[in-house]
Amino acid sequence: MEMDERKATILQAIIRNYLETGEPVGSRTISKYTDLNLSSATIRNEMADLEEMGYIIQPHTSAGRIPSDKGYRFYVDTMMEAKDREISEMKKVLMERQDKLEDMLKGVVKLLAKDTQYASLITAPSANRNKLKFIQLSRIDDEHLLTVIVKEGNVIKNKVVNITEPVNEETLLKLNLMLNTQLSGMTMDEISLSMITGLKAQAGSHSGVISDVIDAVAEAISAEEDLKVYTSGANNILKYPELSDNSEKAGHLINTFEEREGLEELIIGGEDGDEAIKVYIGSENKVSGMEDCSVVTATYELEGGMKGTIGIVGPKRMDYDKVVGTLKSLRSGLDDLYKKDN
Amino acid sequence: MEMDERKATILQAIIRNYLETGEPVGSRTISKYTDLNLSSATIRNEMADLEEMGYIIQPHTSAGRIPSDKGYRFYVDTMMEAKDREISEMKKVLMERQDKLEDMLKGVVKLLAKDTQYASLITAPSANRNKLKFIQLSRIDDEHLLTVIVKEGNVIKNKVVNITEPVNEETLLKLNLMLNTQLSGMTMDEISLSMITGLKAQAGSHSGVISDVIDAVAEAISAEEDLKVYTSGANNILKYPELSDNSEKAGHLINTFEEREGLEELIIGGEDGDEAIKVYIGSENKVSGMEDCSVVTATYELEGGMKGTIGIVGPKRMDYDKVVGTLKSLRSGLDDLYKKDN
DNA sequence: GTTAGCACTCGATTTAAAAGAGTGCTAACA
DNA sequence: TGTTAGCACTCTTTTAAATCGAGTGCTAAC
Repeated sequence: MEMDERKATILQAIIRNYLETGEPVGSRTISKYTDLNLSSATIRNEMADLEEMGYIIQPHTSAGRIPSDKGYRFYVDTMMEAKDREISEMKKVLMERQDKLEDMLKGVVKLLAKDTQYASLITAPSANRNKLKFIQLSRIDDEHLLTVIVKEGNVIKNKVVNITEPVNEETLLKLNLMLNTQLSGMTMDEISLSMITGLKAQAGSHSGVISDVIDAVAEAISAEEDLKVYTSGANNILKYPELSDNSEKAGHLINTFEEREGLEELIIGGEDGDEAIKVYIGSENKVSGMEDCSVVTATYELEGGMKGTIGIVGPKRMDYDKVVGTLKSLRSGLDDLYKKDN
Repeated sequence: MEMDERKATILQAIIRNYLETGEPVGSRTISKYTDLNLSSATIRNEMADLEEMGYIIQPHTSAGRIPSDKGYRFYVDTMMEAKDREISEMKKVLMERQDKLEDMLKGVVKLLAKDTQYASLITAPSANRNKLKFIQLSRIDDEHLLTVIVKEGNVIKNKVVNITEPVNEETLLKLNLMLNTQLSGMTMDEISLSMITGLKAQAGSHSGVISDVIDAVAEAISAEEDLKVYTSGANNILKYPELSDNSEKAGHLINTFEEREGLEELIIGGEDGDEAIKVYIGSENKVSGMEDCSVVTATYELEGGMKGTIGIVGPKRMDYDKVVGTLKSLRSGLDDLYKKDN
């Protein structure tokens, strides 16, 4: 048994219909829905075949068919028509030139959730491969130094360092000079631990305080980039009975979104593929508790190779065309905006 | 008709029982539950009185009684036994000396939600009345200056300023000196707009760039303290049928928590009263969508008069004794820790 | 290969009946 | 006068049965 054109048409019709209604779809519906001009009986035969091939499933004897994961996969791979879908308000949000990247991301994810009616998330672009631009130590008071680290793209990190004995301005100047000449312009990856050890040795002539400072700088630099995730629309999960009926699972899902924990796993692996937009259907998804969900992710790229991910989580019965289309145009919108800007 | 001791005992028994079970409670139950040794018939008479007085309600003719808002209020005001309740893991979290306040707050609110099984929130202590400690301008590149503002308690704010023409080091030094001598040590409230205008005038001899810088500093200083709110356990809302049955409302509630918007209103008014812990029952609550909830808030205070708020949102049928007890001990825990530390 | 027709399945809806919990009221009691 | 037993009554919940209806699979005819 193999997939011919007619079977594909019928399968497509079944899926389209199911996406819309959420009800198992029967042969009679398809008979009218398509322009194949076939009787329901014929459709029934084909449907039996499609079920045997694993593309559709019968929830119980006397019900219509619903798509299986395999069916969805086939649809997404070969039949989806993802036309670009601008979100009307999106341009405005992007254009507002939020001085804070954070606000922009929050705005985008909120709009995305509102537009798609699915739970949405976005990660701040990772600056991991960014160059270090500038380090500055300042004296706050006798017990505290302030370390400011500026990276390419003007990403700023602060750290307050507790010191046990006062540091005079001269030492501070020296330290600043040393740190900047040695480290500035380097990528985070290039600053190895050995280099830091070297720096420490070089500063050895100074008081013990200096070691503390360098430790703190090292820590701030090598600190795991805390992959910030912004979410919106977790409550949309309640809108889809297949997800909210089991209130235990629904609670777990919502908690994941509120806590923003474990969402990284949705995103990992976004690098390796060449395809920018990925769809994970049901059990294809590795994150626990999301077996009944589909996840669509897209990576976007800002200037300087900074990459982030946009994601949408919804029921398997998701409007893939719409979601993928939206993500496509959103992705390129983000791209354009910041490329132009720089 | 007035409240006598026996009525109060019965009311207490009704409420206690209803808090536990969530079911309307009948006269027979009370007859056994209390040690009043009264028959159910007598209890029935008293219950009729209590209903007439507005403390309890009959959902329908042949059901038991449930407390009204007024009943809950009476309970909370006069009968609650809020014994201090340490959260076992809390000490550990507090002791871990998170170098980031943010992490500590996140840990606390998460633990609180886990312990109480209600939706929880905590606001970062407001530094509004804090003194300005230190301002520093640094040159990032020809087009950008970095403004770092450190406040008492070592709260740091950054702002990148776009400039149209380069600023040399000398000007920068002057500016830094001027800003620090003029502003350092002042509270945010004391820095009036007129002062800023004065500063601008004083700097008038420099190039136009300086005006930009001062503008930016002014903005950063006077910028609304963005009352950061951390939440946890929004999904707990799904655990209480009286809240989750209406999935529209539940979604709205959960969304409020995820978006962290509008939560401020829960907290406003925390200042005026002298009572540190406040309970808002049902319609006493001003926030829309929370008419069926009770809210308990507590203010805590860190060194330097920085105040924050802890809050819990749950069904009206909330374990007030437990929640208030927990908040009490948590509040004093936060107090102690940071007071000792400084 | 397609289709009409029909018996059959099984969840969903409707309906009816029964059970249960609790009240209010009355009359008796201490 | 306050307390209590008793009983009729109300209304929800539970249970069971009957009916409905969407949809299938199969057969036989076109």
